[in-house]
Amino acid sequence: MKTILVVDDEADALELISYNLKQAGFSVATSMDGADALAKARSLLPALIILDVMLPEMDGFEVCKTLRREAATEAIPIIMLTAKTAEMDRVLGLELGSDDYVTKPFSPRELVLRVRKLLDRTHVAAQQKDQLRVGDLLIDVPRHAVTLRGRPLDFTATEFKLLLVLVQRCGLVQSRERLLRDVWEYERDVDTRTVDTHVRRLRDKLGRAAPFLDTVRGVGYRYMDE
Amino acid sequence: MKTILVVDDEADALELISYNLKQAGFSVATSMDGADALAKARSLLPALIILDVMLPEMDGFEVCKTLRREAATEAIPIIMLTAKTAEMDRVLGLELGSDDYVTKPFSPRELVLRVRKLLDRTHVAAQQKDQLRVGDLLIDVPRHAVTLRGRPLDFTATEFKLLLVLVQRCGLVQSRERLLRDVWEYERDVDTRTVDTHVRRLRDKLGRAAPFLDTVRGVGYRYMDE
DNA sequence: GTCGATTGTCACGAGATTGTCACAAGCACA
DNA sequence: TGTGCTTGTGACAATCTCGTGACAATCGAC
Repeated sequence: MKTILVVDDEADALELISYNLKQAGFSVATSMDGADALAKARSLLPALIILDVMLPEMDGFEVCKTLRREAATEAIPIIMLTAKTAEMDRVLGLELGSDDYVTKPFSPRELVLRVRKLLDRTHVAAQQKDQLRVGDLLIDVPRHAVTLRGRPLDFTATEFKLLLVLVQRCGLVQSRERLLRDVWEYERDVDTRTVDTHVRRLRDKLGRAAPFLDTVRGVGYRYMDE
Repeated sequence: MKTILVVDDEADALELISYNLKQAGFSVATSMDGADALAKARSLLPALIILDVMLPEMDGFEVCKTLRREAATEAIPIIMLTAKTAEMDRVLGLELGSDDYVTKPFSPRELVLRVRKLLDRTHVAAQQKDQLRVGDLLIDVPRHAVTLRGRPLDFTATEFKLLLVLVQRCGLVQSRERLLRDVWEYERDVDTRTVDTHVRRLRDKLGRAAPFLDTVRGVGYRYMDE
């Protein structure tokens, strides 16, 4: 059974969420402050974490960032709970990398739906196909090979990873920060402009498929399928 | 059942509104002065508050501001009732943060419609959809793409954000201050007239859908869905 | 070690985006 | 009808963003 870690400093919110998750068949662990939440996340390795932004001492943002930096917990989906609309962008944004958010007040039933959806999605992502095809481009993941209309293309390790991430989330705009997280995996601090350089190298090598890799000004990059 | 708190010092207005809300299936609480309204808001935590501007002693503006400052009541949508057009901008303004307004005299049926809309809206806002559709307009947030009758439209980052906010709160008037807060966020001081310019740019690009983005003189802008 | 490939960073410049302004047009109200 | 205030419009300069080429650091094979 999947365990979900719920972190909130308000006892009744904790109660409400736990109750509903248990009703929905999940196993639930709870925590009321950031430091404890971190410890529990590391030891339990839950399938998902629901994390309130407002926490005493170490706030939700901190916890999220920390979890994202550690290999063991990096892939655990996080849903942030936030009261203010103005915080939403920060929550989903760049440096943080939470996977979803819910603004308080929320309906418990809706929260459960979100949890299910997020677990489904990461599950699908986990069972990754060996081969990806987008337009004329074919990526063979285990072979680490890319062909364009049957012609083999040669990519370096980083280039391959970047292309893979872009193609996997084909059509969706990926911010530089997100790409850094997924491709570079937080190797020290890498400049966001580095992404640009690698995109250029990808484009150079992609040749006729280069136009499909487009830049969304002020937002990020995206691989288009048409 | 959802409870709505109605605050007005005129007995017959109170009567009229209550009757119509009850007919529409809501549970109604009433209050005739500011201090009492505050107390009831805090204890009942209603789903929505309808608040007359003119109240003995503590006026509607005060009540609204106070409620917005408290965590428990901060998220409760407020509809302000106001007699004078001149007051409208204050009502929707920054420091106040009411969510909608209705000018007296009003048709009770229209008020009920607004109530429904606002309640729907906050519910919809909570479930953060990936795609928004209003009339012929479709906004796909993760793809950062907008289409009008299937035709793709090209928006810059700021334009996209502005359109998104307007469409998310579709039907509700957004003051320039509110738009500045939600779209421009923390960025230094931006002139309120800047909003006008961006609205114009939106209209230019929206083409056939431009008429839906209307201006409410003295108050702000609004995206209409019909 | 040497050599070449890979990688991250930087500076520069073209071009897009953005905020502001001045003025025209429009509306509300006397 | 005129006055004052609000909004639309076009233009423009400042700023920001991104593509590009160059380069030094690092890595890995030999």
